[in-house]
Order: sequence, then C-alpha cells, then structure tokens
Amino acid sequence: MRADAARNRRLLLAAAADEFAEHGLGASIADIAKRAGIGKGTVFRHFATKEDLVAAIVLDRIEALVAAGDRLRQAGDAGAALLEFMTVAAEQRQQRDLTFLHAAFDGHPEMARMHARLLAAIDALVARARAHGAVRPDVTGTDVFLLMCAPNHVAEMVPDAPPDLWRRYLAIIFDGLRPEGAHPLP
Amino acid sequence: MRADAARNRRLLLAAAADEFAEHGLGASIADIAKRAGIGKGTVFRHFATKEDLVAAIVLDRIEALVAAGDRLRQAGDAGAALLEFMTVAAEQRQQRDLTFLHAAFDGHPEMARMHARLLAAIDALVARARAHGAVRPDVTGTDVFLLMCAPNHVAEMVPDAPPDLWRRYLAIIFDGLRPEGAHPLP
DNA sequence: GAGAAACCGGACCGCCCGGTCAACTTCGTG
DNA sequence: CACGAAGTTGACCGGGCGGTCCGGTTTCTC
Repeated sequence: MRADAARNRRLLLAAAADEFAEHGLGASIADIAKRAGIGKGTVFRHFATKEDLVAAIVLDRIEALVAAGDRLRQAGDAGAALLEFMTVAAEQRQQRDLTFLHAAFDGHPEMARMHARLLAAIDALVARARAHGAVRPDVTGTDVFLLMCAPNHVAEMVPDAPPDLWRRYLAIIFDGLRPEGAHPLP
Repeated sequence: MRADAARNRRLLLAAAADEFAEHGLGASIADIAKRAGIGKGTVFRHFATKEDLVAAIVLDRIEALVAAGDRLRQAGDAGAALLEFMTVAAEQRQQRDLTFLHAAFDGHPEMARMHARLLAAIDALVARARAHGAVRPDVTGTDVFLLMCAPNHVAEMVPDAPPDLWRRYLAIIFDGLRPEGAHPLP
C-alpha cells in the first residue's frame, strides 16, 4: 500500500467513526469524505460498499474489547476484573456510541467471527467470577455480553445527562448480577 | 370527521406502527400507505408531516403506560406493583419495538408533556415501593423510567431469541433495584 | 528522472424519499 | 335525490442518497 493511501485510510476511518456517531447509520458517504478531506470516490476505493466501511470500524472496536478482556483475565480479583471489563466497554461506547452499527449488518462473516471471539473472552471472565462467588451462579457470559451495552443505552435517553451517568446504571445492573439477595431467574 | 376518514385514520395508524416496527424510522410513507390500503396523499391529509404521524403513535403508547401506572398505584403490594408496571412496559415494547421513535423527535411539545405525565406516574409508584422497603432507598423514578427500556433492548440483540428472553433481564435488573445487598451508587 | 502503477477527485447515474396538487369520488344533510 | 363539503388519489417535484467512472495527479521502482 502506498504511503498516501495508508494516510487517507486512517483519516477516513476516523472521520467515518465520528460522522456515524453524530448522525447514526444515515450519515452520508459524501459527508464522511468531506470530513476526512478526501474525495467521495476515494472512499469507495478503500471500501467497496458502505457496509464494508462499517464493518472495518466495528471490527476495530470489538478487537479492542477482546484485548481488554484478555488482559483482565489475569487480574487479581475476579469480580473486580469483570466489573472493570464492563466499565471499559461502557467507556468505549460513551466516547462514541456506535452500537447501532454492531447490530446493523450482523450478517457480515468477519463480524460473526469477531463476535465469537469477544463472547469467548467474556465467558472466561464470567466463569472465573462465578467460581469465586463474585457473581450469582445462574449468570452466563452471554448475559454479561448483552447487559454491558445497557448502561449507556439507558443514560443516552436523557438529553442533558452528565457524561458519566452510565456509571450509576452500571452499578445498579452489576448489583443485580451479585449473589447477595438474588432471586431465581425465569 | 366523516366515517370513512375515521376508518382510514385507524388503518393508517395501525399500518404505520407495524411498518415502523419492522423497518425502523426509515419506513417510507409510500409503504405505510400501501399497507393501510390507502393512497399516499391521504396519509398527508391526516398528518401534515412524517413527524406528526410518529408523534401520534408514540402518544398513544405512552398514554397506555400512564393508564397502567395509575391503575397499579392502588395495588396491594407496592414492590410487586412496580415490578408489574415494568413488566407491562416490556410487554408493550416486546409486541412492537418503537422505542427509537420516542427518542427520534423529542422536541415535539405534546410528547414532552406526555413524558412528564408518565414520569409522574412512575415517580408515585417508586416512592411507594421505596417507603415499603421494596426497593433500595437511593433509586428514583427517573431510574425506573430509564431502566424499564433496557430488558427488551438487551434481548433484541440476540437474533433468534425466545420471545420472552426479556423476562430474564428484567429479573436481573430488578434484583439490582432491591435493597438486599445493594452497594452504594456513584 | 522517467515510466508505470496506484491513487485521487468530482461530475454523473439511477433510485427512492417526503411532500404537493388538482382532478375525481364519496359522504351526509336538507 | 341533489348538491356542497369533505375526503381520496396517484402523478409529480426537488433533493439527497449509494455507487460508478475516467481524466488527471502522485508515488514508487529501476
């Protein structure tokens, strides 16, 4: 890859992430190109279709989460490690909310593979926390995978929220995961 | 209002709700009109703009929730009443997920008024539950207002989920609201 | 430094969207 | 039953979208 092409690719991915975060999936390629300071045709040279562009962004983000999960697996306190993982995920999402992108094109083959890797990382974290009695025995990795998205989603619904409102709801949800006072699940 | 106009209005609202639930906010007026069995022009006779159509649908749904809240306020067990309210809200959303509509045009004046009424109804429910020690003391009506949307949102992320998966996450979240084993909130 | 290959840009295409309008149909009243 | 008002319709408009394409430019290699 030529040097200018590599530079433009970086600019493009960053601009696209910003634009998607601001305007949702409806952000137009033309606006993304303008923001990156490149022509519209260049966008389609790097990514044949809008879907491919989205996939590239999402893949990067999931990869970062997998890396955090792998790192946290060696932490001392199993319960604290799980909470820390959910915090990292929420912080990533708080910075730029791109969750709707994850859901938009879940047919993409590479994305399915990456999702599986993420789920495996979370499973390991949860299994260890469960073994240490840090979370209730009936909670699964899938539960955490799903619930880790909820605090931001909830906090985003209030218009002029303080930027760390999600911490409040992460705390409530994590309390629901704890073994103390847990009621049986349906 | 003439009889045929009233009939078409009902057909239109039902068709629009279905179409939005299936295709998101991007559902086209033309498709909605076709589904309702009426012409496109007729849609704009009843609602001057797409936004007005959305608002009419959302208003109906919130009103139903407010009614449920008022009814439950006289129930025997305060804690069970709150859980029941959250269950009703989740069931409504499970049938047709239109939450994105609530968020889409929150500038609408009537919608703001209706949101306030809903929040008041929830506040009353939560205050009573708190007084009975059924929920932790630091939980507010706003918390419940925000969290009641989470179980469905979470359950929808898994593609081939059983239709009542949300009950699992409602149970977990409600456990997080209980006073037993609650950790202090940030 | 020169030629080839890779890259860039923006005019262009076909499509679909929300919204308008004027001709036509239906309703309900006296 | 007749007539005006209310309602309906689908062709039509301007605009924005994703994606294409080719003439001109930049970068790399020898």
